[in-house]
Amino acid sequence: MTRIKPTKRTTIYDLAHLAGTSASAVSAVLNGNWKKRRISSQLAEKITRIAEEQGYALNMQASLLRREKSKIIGMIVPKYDNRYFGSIVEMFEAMARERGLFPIITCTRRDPDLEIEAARTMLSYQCDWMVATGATDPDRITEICAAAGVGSLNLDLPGSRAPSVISDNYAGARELTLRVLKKCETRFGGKEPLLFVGGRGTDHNTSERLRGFRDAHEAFGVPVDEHHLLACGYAPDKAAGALRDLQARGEDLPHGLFVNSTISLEGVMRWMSETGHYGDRQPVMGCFDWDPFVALLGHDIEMVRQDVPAMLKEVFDIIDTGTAKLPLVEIPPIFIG
Amino acid sequence: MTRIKPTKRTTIYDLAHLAGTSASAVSAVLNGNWKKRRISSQLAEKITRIAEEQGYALNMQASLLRREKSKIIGMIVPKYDNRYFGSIVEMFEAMARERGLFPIITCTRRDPDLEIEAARTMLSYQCDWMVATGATDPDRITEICAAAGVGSLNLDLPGSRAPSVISDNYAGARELTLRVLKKCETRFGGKEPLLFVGGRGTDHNTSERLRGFRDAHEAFGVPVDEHHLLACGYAPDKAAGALRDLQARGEDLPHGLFVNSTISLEGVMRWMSETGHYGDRQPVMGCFDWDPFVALLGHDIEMVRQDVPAMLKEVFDIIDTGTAKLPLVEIPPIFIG
DNA sequence: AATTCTTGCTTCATCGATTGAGCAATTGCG
DNA sequence: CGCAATTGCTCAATCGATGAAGCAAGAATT
Repeated sequence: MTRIKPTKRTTIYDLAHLAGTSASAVSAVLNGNWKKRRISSQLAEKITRIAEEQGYALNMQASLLRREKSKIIGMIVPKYDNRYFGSIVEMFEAMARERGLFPIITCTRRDPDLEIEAARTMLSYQCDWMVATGATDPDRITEICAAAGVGSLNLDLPGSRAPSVISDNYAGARELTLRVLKKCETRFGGKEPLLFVGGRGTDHNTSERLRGFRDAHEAFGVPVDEHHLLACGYAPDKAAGALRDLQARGEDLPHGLFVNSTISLEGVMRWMSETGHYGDRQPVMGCFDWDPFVALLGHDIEMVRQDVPAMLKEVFDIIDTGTAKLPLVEIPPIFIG
Repeated sequence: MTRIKPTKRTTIYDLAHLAGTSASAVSAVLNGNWKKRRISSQLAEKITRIAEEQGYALNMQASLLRREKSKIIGMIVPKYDNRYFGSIVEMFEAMARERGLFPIITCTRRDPDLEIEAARTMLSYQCDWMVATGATDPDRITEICAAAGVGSLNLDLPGSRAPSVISDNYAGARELTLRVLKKCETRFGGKEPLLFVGGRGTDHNTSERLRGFRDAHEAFGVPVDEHHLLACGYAPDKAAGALRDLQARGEDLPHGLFVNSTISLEGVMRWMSETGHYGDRQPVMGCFDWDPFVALLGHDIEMVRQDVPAMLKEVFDIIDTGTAKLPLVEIPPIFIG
């Protein structure tokens, strides 16, 4: 049960009081034209320090002025280059608008600094709520929002300080792995461990999927090959590079692949077509993510489609009621193929 | 040479003056709680009428108050379900941020009413610039923006009242058509016209691509089959439906297809795999758009990738300088395959 | 006829940041 | 020493929308 406490935002007057100076001096210092207005750097430093201590954020719209709620809802999203985030954003916008909220979305390209900067910018626009999607450091964002009295939520990747809505990565990956293992056995005869490609070892989703991957192997009665767990990042180039390295080390490539996202799959497919490694005998693949064209590839690819409508329903349930029943909601993904 | 004139926005005081009443009455009427504040419907109607005449837009942030420039730049985009618009949005955001602008993006799902509503909302947030991407009625948006003294720009689909940056649809489609025609001749022997699927006959891009399609056929010395021009809309279902209808009418399907977007291609591919129509003998296809997985499909697909970086460079050149050298900039797309 | 209630407005203070005007204290100059 | 120039601030008005408080005129009630 998480409740959002409406704390009062720090103002230039508060800061002026704390610094024993005037609001205009604070203003001049904080918006950077203190030199032009001939404020001493002593005072400037003092004000800057106090502002930082207080977690001050510039109130961009003195207007939303007299409206206690801005009805602005911010979302941070890593990329627009895949169907998963695309549908999250599109549906998020529609659901926000349905509720009379104004969605502001920022694409942070998996850049941690940009995530923080974007969060601060949105707060200075007085957003009432913040949804951090696939954030690299969700807790940092939660912290910044909490300091401004703004509720926040994590989507896709969980945090520990705000309610989180994510896919059931463990169960999804376990089932996907099992399916690919079985298909592999049928196709090629004999039990053989899969290759895991893509994602970051440090992120929750990848580690949960790896856990499901391992448990599926154990249930299937075949040991995981530790050299074949390539959590090399999501980008196509990284996935292709990891495979290239593996090949350069003279490792045998297995007949079955677990690919951690369509983005990584893009790299895997490119590598395959460039090196012609698998030749005509395509590997059996499982992809933790969905794309309509991947479904049509002439390859054997099982897909797990994350249930975006169900995830966003949970997100807006929390926002609508202002409370989260559970700190972490895990939504079962959908199997395709 | 288009120059943006900074007109003063109409306020509730202007309206109060015009209506011979007070600003608070105007405010009450315009934000809908005039019944609660017991304003006569006579006055309410008068004020409403005058507000409409004056093209009044609510100033959502009285704050951006005292700053003549909000540094907010709005973008309207139809969908997030393909790489083209995805990369437009991602790059637009990055380029805006580079310039110290705050991008606000709204996805209007090709809904004309939502486009207008989104434009109005962005104006009430005091945006300085508006980019209408793939808008169904760009001129309407230009008009609304002009009334508020805000500069606007069209991207992807052109308008007649604001500078437009689009792909060279005619040249791209002509070349793509020629390539597919030739490939078809090589593959199947004999000259044969192609089938055109997807897009809306009413939009500029589709009609220009159709023009290129026709001219390519003429240059190739083969007549276009008028029953095989299916500008049925972009959505996958519409493309699939158009093919189903064609088949139901007992028409022969040609060996070559011109597909007007990856979105339509999704429907074409689905229809092909569901009906198994072409069987093993896949048609030769050309797609006016690009997707990494389409490139990997086991099919013969030529693609035309629209040059997003070049298009956005033009867009920001206009925004940076405040002037457009030409009313219409056509960017040559890139051939792949 | 006196009082209360209702109707239909207007007045005014307010939200938080910005900036022109103003002023005391110090320094410079003849 | 006296006056001007400079330095380093503070004061206070302002942007546009909102809504509580207030007020005059008429209707209803006693």
